[in-house]
Amino acid sequence: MSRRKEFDMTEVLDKATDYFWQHGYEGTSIQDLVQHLGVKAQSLYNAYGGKRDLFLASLRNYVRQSTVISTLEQTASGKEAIVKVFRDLLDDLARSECKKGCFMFNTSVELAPHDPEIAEFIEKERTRSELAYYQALLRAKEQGDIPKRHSDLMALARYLHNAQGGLTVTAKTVSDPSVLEDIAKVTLSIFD
Amino acid sequence: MSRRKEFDMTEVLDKATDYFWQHGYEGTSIQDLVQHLGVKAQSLYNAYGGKRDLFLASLRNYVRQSTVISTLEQTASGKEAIVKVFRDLLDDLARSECKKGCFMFNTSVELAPHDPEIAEFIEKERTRSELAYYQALLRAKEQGDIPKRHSDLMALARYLHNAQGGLTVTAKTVSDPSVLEDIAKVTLSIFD
DNA sequence: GCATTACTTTAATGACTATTCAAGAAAAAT
DNA sequence: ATTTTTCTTGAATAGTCATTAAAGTAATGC
Repeated sequence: MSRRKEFDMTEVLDKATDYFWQHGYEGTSIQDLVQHLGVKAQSLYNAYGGKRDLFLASLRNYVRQSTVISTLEQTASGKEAIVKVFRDLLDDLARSECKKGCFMFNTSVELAPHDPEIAEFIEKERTRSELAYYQALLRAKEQGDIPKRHSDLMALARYLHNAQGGLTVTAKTVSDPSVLEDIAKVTLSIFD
Repeated sequence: MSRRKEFDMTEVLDKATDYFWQHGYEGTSIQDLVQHLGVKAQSLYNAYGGKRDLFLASLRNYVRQSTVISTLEQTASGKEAIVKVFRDLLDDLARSECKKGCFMFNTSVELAPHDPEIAEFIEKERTRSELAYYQALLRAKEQGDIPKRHSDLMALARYLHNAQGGLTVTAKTVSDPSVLEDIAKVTLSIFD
């Protein structure tokens, strides 16, 4: 039929995801992307539409690669699943020098209030995540790891998701890592 | 000496604070400010320096007007102080149609990772807030409202601040208000 | 080999950005 | 009343923004 692309679409999307994640939507210009992805502007427009389309594709790419839900689903012990999610999160936040936080929560702050489509996407992902927490909590209850004072597992799930998101935001300005450890410790004290 | 200003500096600063709070730094142009504050660009530059200076002044203006710390300090019962902070927060989030969240957390996400000066300012404010929580928790402990399983009050303070910030972010995409109520309820179950 | 088709490259577009220049206007000090 | 100082006004500047137009290039199907 015709000429083939000279660049790998998925590789470029990964790079775009990373750049948007780190700099946000307004903080990223097409020229920035051209420089960091090594692809000319016109190629981006041919391949993805416009800046907003590429951003949405990046968001979807991000959630597709996220490991929170799979971790919650795959670990047999419900309590251990949740503990592992928070432990992994703390490790990520400590390791990454560049305070990227969570792409989803970043976008909640930057775009959701003025972009209903993005707000809806984020809300859907949140409920998906809350459901995964809920099912891990169900398992934990069966396994005897939920104290009696907690009867509403869905509320617990929402609470865990909220704490997780808060951590990624708080991490952006925290210099002493023990702050994040304290938060995680108390958050998980629902199991005590 | 000379001519006097035709506009009220504090009134203009309040409007600027509100606009930056709602739209963020990059989402606010000088032209936007000129239109919404009713002050010409040159007057802004004369009075505040540049856009960044005005933004910093707005941030400081915001924390000066925040009621969280004073609520924590003024309520006699430590537990009731903390409960009231969260109740007020839920009321605010439910009332405000325009999902502004918390200016401080918004700025954490948008600017802190690439602006050390702003990151430092936010971190200072966070520790100030955590200290206020801590002192309320101290009172609560004396008043017998802290269960024995919680020994580290500073960790609890950090946890409460984190949950508070998370709520303001989560609120941006939440359509069902019971989500926020659930989160607050479980967050405050540390007292149960 | 040749036409077709899609990709790449370069340059241009027009709108918007923060900031400043220069001139006019008003209030206070003398 | 005049000078001085600061404010206001309107226009200009230089740069960046997302997007597209146009021309060149390479691979495929025939």
